[in-house]
Amino acid sequence: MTPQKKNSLSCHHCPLSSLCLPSNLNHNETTQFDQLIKERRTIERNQHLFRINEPFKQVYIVQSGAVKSYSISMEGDEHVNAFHFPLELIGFDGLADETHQVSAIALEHSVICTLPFEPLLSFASTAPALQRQLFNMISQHMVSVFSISSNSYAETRLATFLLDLSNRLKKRGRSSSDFKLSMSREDIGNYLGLAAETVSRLFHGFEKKGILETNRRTIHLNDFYALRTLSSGS
Amino acid sequence: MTPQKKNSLSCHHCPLSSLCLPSNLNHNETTQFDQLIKERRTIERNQHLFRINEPFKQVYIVQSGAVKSYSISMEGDEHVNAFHFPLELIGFDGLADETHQVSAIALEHSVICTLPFEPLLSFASTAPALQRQLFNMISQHMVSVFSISSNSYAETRLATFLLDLSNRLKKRGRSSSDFKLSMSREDIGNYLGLAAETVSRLFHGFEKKGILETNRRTIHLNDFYALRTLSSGS
DNA sequence: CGGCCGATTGAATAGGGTCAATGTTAGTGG
DNA sequence: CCACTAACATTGACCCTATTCAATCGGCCG
Repeated sequence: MTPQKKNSLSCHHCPLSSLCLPSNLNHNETTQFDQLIKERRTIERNQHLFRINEPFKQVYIVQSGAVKSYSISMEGDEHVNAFHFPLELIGFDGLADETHQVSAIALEHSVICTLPFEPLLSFASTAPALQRQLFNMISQHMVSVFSISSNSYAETRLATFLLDLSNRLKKRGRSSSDFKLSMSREDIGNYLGLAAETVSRLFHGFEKKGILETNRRTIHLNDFYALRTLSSGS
Repeated sequence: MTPQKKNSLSCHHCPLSSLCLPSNLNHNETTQFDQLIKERRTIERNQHLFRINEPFKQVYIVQSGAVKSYSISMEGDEHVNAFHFPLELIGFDGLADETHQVSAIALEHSVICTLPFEPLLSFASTAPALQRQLFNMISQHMVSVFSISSNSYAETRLATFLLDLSNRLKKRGRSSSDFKLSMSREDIGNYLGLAAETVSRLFHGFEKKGILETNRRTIHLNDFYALRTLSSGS
């Protein structure tokens, strides 16, 4: 076991591997894939995984924790592009012109698998299942991007956001109704194109309607039906 | 020359091929790639390329013309996801679960190259330059998605939109300052998250400031500096 | 030439933003 | 272990931007 891997799991032992990039690889291929992984490192809250303008060399997969990716406008204000949870691929933004277009920062203590990109592509050429899975994950991401921005009302956006979060966590074997928000109201608002105060007021409103209960970062979803109704009420 | 290709150009003769998927392929590979193309068909305004929920089998590249992709919410209203111009890849939305997540419709008479997906992937495995280019194009697309939604003011959004359009057309050898909008005000507004009336008013406002001239679908951009200033004023 | 769809323009309204004050809590250090 | 503090969250009041509804205009197509 190499030193940098001592704190984490090889793909063979990772409970999430069946849903991850190597999901459709056989045992041998998975071993090969595992050897592609340069490191599995832990990063703490507020530490960067990479920063905008840095050269693009590798992609990352969240094994545990949560990461936010954001860009900075010319006026210097931040725009949150995405939140990333376990199984999700980060860093593809840098591919197009070899330079990262966004920064990625940990929202909490996280474990991140690092995949050098060139070797990954080479290996993907020899393992169709991996190539396919790569495209799948990217496609999935693309589709999800649209779901939020298409909603016009603040209520609708927050409901969509909460359902999306809930689904993603559920898919990863976590509770779909009770979870801890790893990001601030500010981050949520920024991501949804709303003021943090609006997010706060919306949580309050949802709570009054009995749709959910929340206390700071903890949240419990009561009424999925109501959330879905709100979410679809574009 | 097969019948369905008689109206259009093979990659070898296509003036855009140096910027297209096969850009980094050698002559032989390009020939192989060209044979992957199932058809190059013309579609007319308001004809669909594919519809939401149809099985995903192939991807498309616009050779000429313009295409809009959109989804329909549960309430039945349309949301415009993207406009596609020559060189742009359409259809990846369907990859994740084998079914198209959006519909694609021609905004004007267009020529579309059709690439069956499985053969494309197989070929990509043997031609690293193509595999790479595929990822590049997807990555590029992903990055561009964020630029609009991050702008909060209507003025900013429209300015960003116009500059994006201008850049994309320029890259394809067309004028960056004079062009014909292939989409309605309604479509623009929908795409930007604005009412059509707001788009109309904004055009009027820009015109009064001397930034551009417009008459219905034709547009002339005068003052790129002003547009860039507006665009960055998030 | 007429009809119809898209574009424009105006007036009133509402949804969400901004600014400012106040609560609350996790984390720090003594 | 407890008190302190800074960062985050909440709440209120006011304002502004963009929406909605409605009317009119203009061109393109048949």
